[in-house]
Amino acid sequence: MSLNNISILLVEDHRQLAQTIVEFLEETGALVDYAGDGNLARTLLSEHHYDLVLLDIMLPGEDGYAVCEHLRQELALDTPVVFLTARDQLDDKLEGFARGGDDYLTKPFALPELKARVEALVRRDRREVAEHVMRVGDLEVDVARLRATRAGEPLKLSPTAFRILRILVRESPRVVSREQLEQELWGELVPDSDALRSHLYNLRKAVDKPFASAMLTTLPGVGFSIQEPEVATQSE
Amino acid sequence: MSLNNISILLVEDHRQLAQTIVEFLEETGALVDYAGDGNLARTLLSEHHYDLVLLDIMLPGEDGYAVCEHLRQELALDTPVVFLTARDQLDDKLEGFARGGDDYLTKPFALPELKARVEALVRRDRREVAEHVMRVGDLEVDVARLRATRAGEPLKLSPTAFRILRILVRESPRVVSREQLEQELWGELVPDSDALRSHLYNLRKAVDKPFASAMLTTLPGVGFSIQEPEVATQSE
DNA sequence: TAGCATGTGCAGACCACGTGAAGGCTGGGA
DNA sequence: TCCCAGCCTTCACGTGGTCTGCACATGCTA
Repeated sequence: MSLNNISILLVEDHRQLAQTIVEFLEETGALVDYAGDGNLARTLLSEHHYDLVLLDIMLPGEDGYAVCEHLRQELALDTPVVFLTARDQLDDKLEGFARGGDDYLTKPFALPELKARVEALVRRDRREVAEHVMRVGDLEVDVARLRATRAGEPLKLSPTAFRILRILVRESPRVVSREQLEQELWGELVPDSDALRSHLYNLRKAVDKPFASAMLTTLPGVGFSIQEPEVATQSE
Repeated sequence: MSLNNISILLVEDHRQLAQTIVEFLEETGALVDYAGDGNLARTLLSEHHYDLVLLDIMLPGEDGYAVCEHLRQELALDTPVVFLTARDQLDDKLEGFARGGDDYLTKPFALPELKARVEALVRRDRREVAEHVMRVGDLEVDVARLRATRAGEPLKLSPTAFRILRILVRESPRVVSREQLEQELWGELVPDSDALRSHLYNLRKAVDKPFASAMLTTLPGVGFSIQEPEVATQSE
């Protein structure tokens, strides 16, 4: 059940197989979107955040390779990509990796193996492999002990504030949209009125207020991010 | 040849196979250490840094699973681990991932596939998956941070202005038509009166006005493009 | 010169955000 | 069992920034 709240995009034109995979992944707690062709996949990828993409190669219209390349180049996303395909020739696999894929799974495959590979990629992407302390600048977040410090000073955070900080640090320096934050914090049960604002306000009071420089920045209409307070390095 | 200077630890008790793999990897530019059993592997892991570990499961003494677990827990290293083994049962694979492995390759395997999988893990570990900074001349657009600079100077852009700039830089030096821009910015909901002109005006104020040369050029009746300020290159 | 495409500038509406406080829930300790 | 302390949520208010729509200027083309 460690795929809880992981959002996955499945791109696969074979309805039957797609249905099977979706049901299996959702049982493990994942949130799965589904696209039957490359165009829909492109649209979804540009409009939503996914933690991982499962990509068939043979699709109506453009193929899976092209979708992956588009993802990497035009959209500039490093979302993990797993190719799922019946093609088992070595050259096909090499092509998949060359186009930016992270893994390549040959049909037919066992669903538990799919799950294991997805988990492996997600935990690596989230840096949850071995080290449980994440750092951004002088900010440290100890996921195991649920403690955070800045410049050595322990921060007093409520549970929710800590979870928000953890997400932001994990994604740093990427910008995280309000929707993505709400999704990960509450899943289906997003509070009516945006409590998120209050939590961010409190988080800011703890993380930024006592210090000289602010790390938590807002991009109005877009989202939030944690970044190293940078230095006015100009010239040289 | 993209494994240049990558340091790899191979743990494998079968001499012949080990030799083959080492030679192959070294040909691609990797620096390979070799251990024939779990104890030596432990020692090497604790004394040297590796970018990646190739791990046989059946070893004299403790098995590969145990080595991997030791690596993750006691040594607290998140070095990518690829299991190489003749065991092809599903449960074996699941065990490999459960113990902290990143990939699992069944013998016999093609050496180029090994190389591709190693490359995929290394580039992900180095976050070289997708480039987040796009450049045209002295103009830089950081898609992840949603920030842009020109000649090192940060540009103050509204969200919409940034989106326009991102599109133009992505397509550069191609010309983007007004219709294409509006389509990508607003989709179905294109504003009545052309707000695009105002946005381009503001974008120009930020990107070109403060600098000597203009990069954002208009082709009347056709569209807009971003190009390097060079140079009296005319002809053809 | 007429007509069109674009550049320039601005003001109002609107939205998202920061801020702060109050009420209700929960869990633990007395 | 009661009480208390956090914590989460909700609401209300003020504000700053953004987008849009418009008006007018400019310049190019036929």
